[in-house]
Parts: sequence; structure tokens; C-alpha cells
Amino acid sequence: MDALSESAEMMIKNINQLAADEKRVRTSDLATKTELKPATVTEMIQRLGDLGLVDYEPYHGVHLTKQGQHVADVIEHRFNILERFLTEILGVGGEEAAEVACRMEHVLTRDVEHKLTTFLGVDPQKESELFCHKINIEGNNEHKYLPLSNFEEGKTGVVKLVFENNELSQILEDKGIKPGNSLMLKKSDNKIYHVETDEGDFSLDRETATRIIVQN
Amino acid sequence: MDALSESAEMMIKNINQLAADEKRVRTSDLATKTELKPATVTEMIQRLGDLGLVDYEPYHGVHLTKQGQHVADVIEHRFNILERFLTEILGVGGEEAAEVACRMEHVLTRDVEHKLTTFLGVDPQKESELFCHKINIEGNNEHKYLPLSNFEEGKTGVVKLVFENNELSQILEDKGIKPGNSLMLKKSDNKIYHVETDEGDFSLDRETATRIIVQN
DNA sequence: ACCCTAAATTAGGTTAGCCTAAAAAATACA
DNA sequence: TGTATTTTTTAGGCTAACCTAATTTAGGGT
Repeated sequence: MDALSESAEMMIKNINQLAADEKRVRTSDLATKTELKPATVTEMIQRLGDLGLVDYEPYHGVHLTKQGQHVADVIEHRFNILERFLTEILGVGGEEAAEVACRMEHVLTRDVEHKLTTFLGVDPQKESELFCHKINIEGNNEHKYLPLSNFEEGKTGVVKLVFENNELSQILEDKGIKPGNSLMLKKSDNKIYHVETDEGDFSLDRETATRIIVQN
Repeated sequence: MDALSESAEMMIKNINQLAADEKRVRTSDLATKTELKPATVTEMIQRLGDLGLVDYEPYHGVHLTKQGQHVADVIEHRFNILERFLTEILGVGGEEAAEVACRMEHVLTRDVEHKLTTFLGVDPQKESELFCHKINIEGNNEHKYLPLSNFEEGKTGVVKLVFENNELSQILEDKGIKPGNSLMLKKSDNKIYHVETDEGDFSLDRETATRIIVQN
């Protein structure tokens, strides 16, 4: 079982996305979406068919097999967490984040995927309860480092890093929120984070909290 | 100038690493290191030579040109920060981290590279002051964060952070001055700040205004 | 039912990146 | 210095992933 090529994985991902609308996915729609020529699409889905990842009936389109659907789900999840990491944690712009995530999704291992998922924590607006739960019990939760946004209420940790890409970090630093200092997350509703430090109490929004990395 | 392929970048990286020991890098050493056949190495370095990335003399090995050296430096740096992120932040095992970093290094953009570098913080033992400085000024500083006390009259901004050094904070929160919410500074004389929020209008003193950080 | 058009496939071409085997060049040493 | 050995290159082959052009099929309109 060789790893699938990036091209093959992209094709499966695109089939999956078009399949949301209609059962059978047509060659021309895939050609449009992938920006490949129809002949190239035909060639690729034939190969995917040989691998048992799609069910291909000439002139009548394709759909994913159970195996192919699994690949699509994995890729989709990897894309989502990478995109979230790039935008929420690093602050990369939306379009660029999507592009880079789309290239990186093919080189993640399962372990890195799980660890990144745990690192990001569950975004209550994006993931279903069930899925979150699954991820959480699957993932190993021994991570020392977490964004403040994923910290547990009542826990105390040490600030390790503050994302320094904007002027907010200088303000935080002036107020004593800087690497080395302790803080305690008093309360949070995933929107507002109430924190206590040596310098006093403050509250911040989720976006800011994702940029503060705390060691528990 | 098409992007270099992963294979080409890996070859340049390996040439660079072997060049540390000796000036001219031999085909056979590259073949051993890359786990490719000598014939394949020859073919690749010929292509890199055509691109002006290596200086290639048949039967006498290669070395990187200035251009090739630059590519090598970029790849090396990307590898290092990715590896550090994977091991230090995510807690991925050393060997797996190296493997994944080695695949990811080829898909990072300069922006993501810089942001990840900033995120990790600069290791003072590895990076020169100059380089740090460059990273910091290059970073995109679009967002301005200011205490409300320094905000311009008439401007609307988003509350990012509230320092809660007194009992007012709960009242402020009830009035809609809390992280994530918008507000508009209607008028101020540097003593009293008249503010409009979703919850209505009110005014506060300078001391309180300094504790509210707003993003414009 | 038939033809026409649009969609899909097949046929055949290219390049990068790999390979093996044969040939050529460099080097080692007797 | 000449030859044996090692290293490198060349020659030729393969596959994946792209392409264009030609052909085939499906499906709609009359």
C-alpha cells in the first residue's frame, strides 16, 4: 500500500466535494474544479478505479467507494485543522492559508494530525459534538503546550510564547503577560477568556487567546 | 520561474549538507545520501546546472551557486522551524518530526515561514540579531491596537482586551464593553470618553479607558 | 426513430523522476 | 607508465501526470 500521490488525493477530495451536490460526479465537473483537461480526469479516475477508491462507470461518472470516502474524510479533516492552525494561531490570511493547507494536507501523518487536532482543541462552531468527542478521546492529551484558548478553566500555567506579529503583544508584555510569567484561566465561554496574572486580572477574546501559548 | 520540485529542493539541500565537509560534492556521496542511483543523481544535477543553481563539472562534482545556496538556506530554515514546531509544540517524536518536516518544508510560503518563525520565537543561539530584526519588521502590522484612551474620536473599533483592575469590569461587560464587541468613540477630551456600543451610550474616565484595548 | 451536439474516452505526445546496463573517464598502484 | 578498479556518465526504458486531437457515446429535439 503505497501512499497516494498528491494528485490522486486531490482528485478524491474534489470528487467528494462535488458528490455533496449530486450522486454521480461527471468528468467535466471534475475537470472544471481541478483545472485539468477532461482527458486527464478520465485517466486519473481510471487509475483510482483500479485502486478500488472510486466506482467508475465509463460515460456515467464516478462516486467514492467506502475506501475512497475514508481517504476523502481524512484529507478533509487534515485540511480543516491545518487551515485553522494557519489562520487562528499563525494569523495567515485566508486565501494563503487555504492554499498552504491544501499542499500540507498530503504530507501529514496520522500522529501529527491527531496532535495538531488536540493542540487546536475543539472549535464549537465548526465540529459536531460527536466528532469532537471522538477526536478528543483518540488524541493523546498529554500535551504540555496549548493555546490559552484551549486551556481548562481553573488551571494555572506558565506563558511560554506570545505570538508577536502585531502590536497587541507589546501591550500584553507591558502588562506582564509574557513568556515566563504564570497565569490562571479563571473562566471562559470560548468567546471571552478571563485570566488572572501577577499583574492583575484581564479578559481577552478568542483570537487573542489562540496566540498565547501556555504550558500546563 | 516555476517553483522547484520537491526532488530538486531535496537535492540542493543534500548538496549543501555534504558541502559542509568538502568543497566539491561527489555524485556517489549524493547517491548514498539521497538513496537514489548515481545515474539519477547525475541527471538531476545536470538539470540543476541548467537552472543555474549548481556549478557542475562532469566527473568532478558539484557545488552550489549563490542562487543555489540561497535556496538551500531557505529550505534549511524551513526544516528547522517545522521540526521545532512539531517537537516542541506538538510533541511529535524526533524521527517522525524530521520526516514530516522534510516533506512540509517544500510547501511553506515565505509568509507562513516568517509567521511560524515569529510564533516559535527566535532561538538566540541560532539566529543572528539582524535576522530577528528583519523578521519582525517584515511581519504584517496591519492591525493597530490601542488603549481606548488613545483612540481617535469618531472611530469604530473592536474591543480586544480589558484589564480588570477594579470592580467596574462586570459593569463594563454588561454594557457591552467586552472582548469581541464593537464600540465607537463618539467624543473625548482626554478626561471623559463618550462611547457608543450595541447596548447604548455611556461615558468613562481616562483611567478606565486606558484599560480597554481596541483594534481599529 | 434519427440525427446532432455535447460530453467522454481513447490515442498518442511530452516531461520529470526514477531505474538498469553499458560505456567512458578518473584514479590507484604495481 | 600501464592496467585494474572504481566512479561517473550515457543510453535506453518505465510510470505518473499532464497535454491536444481524434473518436466514440449519450441524450435531446423533431
